[in-house]
Amino acid sequence: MSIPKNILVIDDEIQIRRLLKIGLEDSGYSVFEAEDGKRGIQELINHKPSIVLLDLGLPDEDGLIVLKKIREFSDVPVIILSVRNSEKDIISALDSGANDYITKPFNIGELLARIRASLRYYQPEQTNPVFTNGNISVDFSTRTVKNKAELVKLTTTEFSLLTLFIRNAGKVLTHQYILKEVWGKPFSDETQYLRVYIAQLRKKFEDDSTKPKIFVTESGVGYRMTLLEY
Amino acid sequence: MSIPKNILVIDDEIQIRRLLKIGLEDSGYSVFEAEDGKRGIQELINHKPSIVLLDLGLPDEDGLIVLKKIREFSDVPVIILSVRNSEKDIISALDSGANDYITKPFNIGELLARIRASLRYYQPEQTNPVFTNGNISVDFSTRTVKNKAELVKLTTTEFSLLTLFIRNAGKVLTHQYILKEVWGKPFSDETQYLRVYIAQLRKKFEDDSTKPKIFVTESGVGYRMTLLEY
DNA sequence: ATATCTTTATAAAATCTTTATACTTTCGCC
DNA sequence: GGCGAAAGTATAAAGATTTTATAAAGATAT
Repeated sequence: MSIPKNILVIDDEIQIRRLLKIGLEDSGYSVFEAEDGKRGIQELINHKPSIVLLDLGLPDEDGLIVLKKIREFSDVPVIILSVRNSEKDIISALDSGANDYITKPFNIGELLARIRASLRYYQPEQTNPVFTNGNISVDFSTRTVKNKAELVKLTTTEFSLLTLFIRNAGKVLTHQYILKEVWGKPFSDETQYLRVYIAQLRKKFEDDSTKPKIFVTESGVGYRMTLLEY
Repeated sequence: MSIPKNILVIDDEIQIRRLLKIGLEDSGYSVFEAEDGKRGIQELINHKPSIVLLDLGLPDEDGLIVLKKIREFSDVPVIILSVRNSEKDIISALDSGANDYITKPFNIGELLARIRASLRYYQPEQTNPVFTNGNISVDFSTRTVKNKAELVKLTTTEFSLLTLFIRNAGKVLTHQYILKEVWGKPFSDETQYLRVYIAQLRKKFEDDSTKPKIFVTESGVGYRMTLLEY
């Protein structure tokens, strides 16, 4: 459910970057760093982070300028980290497009909470992850499976097996590979499991499960889900 | 500014409300006021403000509770205004759904800038006080629930569980997710709580609770509230 | 004092694994 | 090509395990 979040830290002080890297990585984020504005924007383009932590006092150009440049092409949440604590600085940063403003020194716990708040609120609307092949469609946002508009009930194992097939429709998947993906490495030789579950998928999706057209056997190799017409 | 923005202030101190009203109206906002949590939620439903300023120290119930109640049906931006300035208070407010947190006393200019920052990404989407799915309807203005026009009495836990389901009707919600949302993160593994409460909801809403049609079990994963016909 | 929440116990259901057996494909050999 | 053995596959169903449902007792809170 949780996609790994990337954070870009733009700050010239190595100590601050180190502190942030440790704290953020402890909380499960991946951290990219930049020590000036120019490189910051470069990193933003390269890594498309989920959020940016930006210092105002940068060696090459003022953080506000960097912020405005960012806002010319990106709506990524930006939290300002700065020693400047005057009302004027805070207001102009927020009005230049910052989402939040925290003055140094800051509590790492509060920073993390503000990051969570920003991520929660500014999440880009994600396209509905629906995989379709012929009459079969898998909707990952609702974790539901349909066959000709009819909801099909699947067990967890059946679901992850179908998922694997539909994401690799048209390709031959070897027994070993399927078993490793669905059951885990230690089960790579339990080919019989796979036969049982293939039979179940066929029962649920094939018109005539004695003549499978969707989940095709590749004898001695594995199985293939046919690429179906729409 | 094209559309006039409404702001709801929930604070028991008349001086603060007066100060805010003047400052906000000077900047072109319309201001609604509420002096306790109950009225605050009422006003939120009545006036559908663009943003809410919420004090934590309210006479009738803690601001955090009010915030959680708001988040049960609305994504309106909420900025906390509070004298409580401990890291712990700030973190728990932000993690309960607040968008920002400002400690009193505050600079009106900074507050206005933070309001602008919060409003910038807010897509005005109306907060409907009544959620409906099939015969079941939840009215947040009165916190009452009806099944086929008949009032159903629910405990607070049952209410927020039902709320979560009705807001996500059709989706499979995992045990962990439900527990985190309703009971809080530390309870993510208390799956048995959930079973007990699902049984209670079924007893209150299903025609035949031995054959649940509304709150469906997805074994090994979680539960799903069926999208019902009207 | 009562309603609600948490915990425990146990039965029932669903799912996964294993077994048994029949069927199909592959391939060497004539 | 046709035959037969070996290897590979399909499926039902039994057995084992995991997950779920529910009542009810104990604890806590209002």
